[in-house]
Amino acid sequence: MELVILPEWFDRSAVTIAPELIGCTLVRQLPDGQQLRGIIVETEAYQEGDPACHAYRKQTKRNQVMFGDPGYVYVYLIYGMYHCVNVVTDKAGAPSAVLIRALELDRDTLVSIPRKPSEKPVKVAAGPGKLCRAMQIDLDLYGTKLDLGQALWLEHRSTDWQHKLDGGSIKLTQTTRIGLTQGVDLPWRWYVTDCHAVSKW
DNA sequence: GGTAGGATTACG
DNA sequence: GTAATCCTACCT
Repeated sequence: MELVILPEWFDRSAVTIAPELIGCTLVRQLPDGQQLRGIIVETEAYQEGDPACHAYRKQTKRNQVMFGDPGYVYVYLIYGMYHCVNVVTDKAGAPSAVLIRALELDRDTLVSIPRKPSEKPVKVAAGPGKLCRAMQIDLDLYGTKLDLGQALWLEHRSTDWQHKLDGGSIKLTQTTRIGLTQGVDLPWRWYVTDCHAVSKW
């Protein structure tokens, strides 16, 4: 299998893809060529018929990328100060996305990220806002294609990680989503069980 | 044209 | 508990 995840892989429902993205690697390539890498440990799915989905009502300038082809980046500003990054899923006309909520940062990436001395390294990318700050993701990446050589792309699970999942030493937990006022009962959040890098419990 | 509130986080 | 901070949706 190709290492880099191709756009066609995202042409499925968000609820199918969200748990499959756990264990995959998010790669951020900066303009200077430096790469920041982290393994996804927490995701949430948002799709049609879901009142919490930003595309639930109608197409707007903000959510329009969700209405388009899969495999593109949906970034939005929340609470005026934080960014959240999503992967657009499913075919054009079926607006949906997977929110990436937490990463286990690659060791080299970790040392390259500026942070307060008091801040525990593992908490740097725990939470969608902090994750975007650590990976330097902002609205400039809105509508970017997820592909090798772009600002952002995804890579499949390593065989080692997959074996750990198959063998039961890594487990996934499925539960309800966080921070919502609508659609609170939909169990569309997944994370690595007992992972210390997951945002909230 | 005005405004309430949000897929968050940090700090008291 | 609540401030920070801004874009969007949803009024009028």
